Amino acid sequence: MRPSAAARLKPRLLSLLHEVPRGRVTTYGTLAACLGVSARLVARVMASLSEAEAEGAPWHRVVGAGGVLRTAGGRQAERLRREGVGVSARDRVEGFARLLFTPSAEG
DNA sequence: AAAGTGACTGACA
DNA sequence: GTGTCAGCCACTT
Repeated sequence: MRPSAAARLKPRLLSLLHEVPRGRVTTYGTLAACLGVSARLVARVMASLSEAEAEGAPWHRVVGAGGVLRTAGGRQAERLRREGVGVSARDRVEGFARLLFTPSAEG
């Protein structure tokens, strides 16, 4: 059977995610543009990651447009700060423009 | 089938 | 800076 678009996108997204170096961040829209899908779909895939997948991928380096953390729980800010990325109390990545990383389209 | 919802984004007031 | 709207796509009820 044909897997859903999200399931099809998952491995590709995870692969792209590994291109984001430690201490840098990227956005849903940026990844979406590289993959040729909508940012919404990228978000859906991220939200559907299993525990194991989340452990093996730097999902915390993906933030919303403008450097705003859109994740629930606040675990992302903790992980980012641990690798040197400053996050304000308002869930904003400090120096976002400077830290933004744009992976090259795979293929 | 229809409506509601969400780890999104860009534009506008 | 905040609030609202429209476009987006898959999943759930």
